[in-house]
Amino acid sequence: MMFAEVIVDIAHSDVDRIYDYACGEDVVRGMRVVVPFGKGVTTGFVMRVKERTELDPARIRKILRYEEELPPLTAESLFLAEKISARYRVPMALTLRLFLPSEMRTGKVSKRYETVYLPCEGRTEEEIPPRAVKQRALFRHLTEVGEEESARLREEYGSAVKALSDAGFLRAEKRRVFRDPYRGASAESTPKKLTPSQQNAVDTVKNTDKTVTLLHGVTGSGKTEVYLSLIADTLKADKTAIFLVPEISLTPQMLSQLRARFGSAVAILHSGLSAGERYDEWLRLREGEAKIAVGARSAVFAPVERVGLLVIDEEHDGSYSSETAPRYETFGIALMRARYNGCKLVLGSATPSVETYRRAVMGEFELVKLPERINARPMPEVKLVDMRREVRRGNASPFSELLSERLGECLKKGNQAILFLNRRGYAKTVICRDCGYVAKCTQCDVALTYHSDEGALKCHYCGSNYRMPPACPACGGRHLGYEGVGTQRIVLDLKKRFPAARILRMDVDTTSGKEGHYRILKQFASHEADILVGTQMVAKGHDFPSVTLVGILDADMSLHFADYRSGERTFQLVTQVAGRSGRAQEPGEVVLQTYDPENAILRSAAAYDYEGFYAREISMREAMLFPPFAKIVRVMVTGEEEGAAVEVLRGVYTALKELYDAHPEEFLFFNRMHSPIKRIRGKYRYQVLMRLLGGGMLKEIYRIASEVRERDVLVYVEEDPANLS
DNA sequence: CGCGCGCTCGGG
DNA sequence: CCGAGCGCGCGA
Repeated sequence: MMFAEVIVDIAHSDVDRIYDYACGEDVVRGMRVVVPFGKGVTTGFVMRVKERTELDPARIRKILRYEEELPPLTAESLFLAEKISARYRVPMALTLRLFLPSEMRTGKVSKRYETVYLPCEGRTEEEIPPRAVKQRALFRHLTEVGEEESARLREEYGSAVKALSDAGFLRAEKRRVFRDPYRGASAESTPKKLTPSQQNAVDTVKNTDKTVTLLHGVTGSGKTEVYLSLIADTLKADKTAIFLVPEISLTPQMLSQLRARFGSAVAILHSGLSAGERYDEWLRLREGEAKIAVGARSAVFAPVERVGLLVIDEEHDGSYSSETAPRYETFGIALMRARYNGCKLVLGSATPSVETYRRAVMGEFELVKLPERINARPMPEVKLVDMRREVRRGNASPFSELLSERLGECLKKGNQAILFLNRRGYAKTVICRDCGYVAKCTQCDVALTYHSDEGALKCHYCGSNYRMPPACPACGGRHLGYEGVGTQRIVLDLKKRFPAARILRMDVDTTSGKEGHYRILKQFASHEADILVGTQMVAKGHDFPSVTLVGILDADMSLHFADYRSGERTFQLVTQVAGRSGRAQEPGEVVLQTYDPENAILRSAAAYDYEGFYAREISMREAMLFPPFAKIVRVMVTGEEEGAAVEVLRGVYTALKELYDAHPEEFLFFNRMHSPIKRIRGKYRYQVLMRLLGGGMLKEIYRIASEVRERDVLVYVEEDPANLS
């Protein structure tokens, strides 16, 4: 008799512990099992199998059965899950679910089988009546190919299949089949010859003694080819690879490129697949039939063993941090896996996050650059336009004279243009249209946000309130604005200016779900429109060969967004949007409109000077004690009922305050407030905001947050949150 | 005095 | 999470 340590699949801290069950030799670690639990049955996961138990034998019950022969959780999955649960203080059941395809738990999808026919041993074609031409042909065909799927045979030979099988010449067999998410067969592709810098990047990753390498390559420098080459070598060494990309980059083109290069060794883990496809792709990885896991952030939990390489492309992308519990960082998980497997982790980006770049220059990560673009194509020229001057000249439209002129030329030549509107979320920042002054917090050096309900300006970092000034404090001008210009207005204006132009609009209003977003990009790519107007979404993804002009209408809007990362994000955004221009033969051009043309971030973005941007940014962060020199932690309390949420907040605050009072030297900042957006989807949001000098208090903060157990009120911890709304 | 609901506890 | 057990409050 053996005993299994089981975690029941109930995501609740009350039952988040090991339960011992009796089992047979057939039960192994990592299995999903069905166990009696209380008055009823539930599924659970076998964490460990042991010979004896401390428990009173009378209390022990038996595992009823296991769900699948091959344990869905690998040794590595269990190891990682335990670490993640401890780190983020979430129930094991919740963490373990990350490692399984959701279809497995919901049980909505089953394995798919098909029937194949093969010729029976010892029978010959001569035994078949010569008149039955079809049957003879069928038998001959099957003797040649060995076996074939029944539907295909029936298409070709019709009733002969059944006849021959009834006569005992053929036998049917059931075969597992994997649903194939890429129906279109893709052409074979041979690896391109690497450029010297690409080869250097490959060699550096392989030869460095550091686990992590940051691949810093300008847009169009061929980072992908470096990844593919490294993946190919990993496969050659009989190991597996995990290739992570931002959600938005999982385009059909991207996938068929991988398919062409690596064939069925690639498996995609992607929310866009059907449930069956997703389940099968996961299973192909688990069974070792596929060796490369490609996907967005959740693919970091791919069930592959003997991992030889992990890649995180566009490392800086915001989609790599999870928004639901456990709020893991993809990089952190990837690093754990790299260490566990003793393999390399490659981070790639044209605009690395400041945190990552710092770790690279400090020597913690290897740093390798791809300084030039493939074929030495020049980067598009970026022209900064001073919008204050336009206003002074009486041009109140969102288009500068230069942009109008270039748009006209672009359209005349039959090329395409993208107009990028930097309006983000609902944040309204006060900006003076005369001098470019932006209202900032005196304590924090971040822009204030206008709250229309209270008619006041607020700092999202410390909660200070300011009155809305009647005139610009810097120049006395009266053109203070706090509304971003919407895409609709831009489109209307464009139609007036260029009546013949075909215009596409892409923002949250026009794109319902991922599909709408694809549809618009596809339309634009096939030149069904001349101008694409949009927000964030137009910045990434597709290649548009005939785009020769990119206009950035209001670069300032994200620059002054109330967030310590707004500068970093602006640099990334401008670089990315600029990269959309001039991808083919014709050189591209970028017109960047701003009310702050002297701004150092915009200037370095226009000059493609990442190092210059980084140097300034990192010294600002150090001076202001923002990450990576400090840690911003937010404990969120949300609930539908305001009173209950406030009550819980009070408890959390008191406990945290005690911690603060006991270790004031660990805190740079400590405050309680309601969140900038007080209610989202009917839930009231309250928070305790902290800035920590080190990570010493984190454990305690997580403990305090996890100890609150109030029904209908959710409490969670966010570290360096991507946005503070 | 009896039952009903709400809270607490245990599940192996 | 879910059911069992128990305590207290109210009603006939």
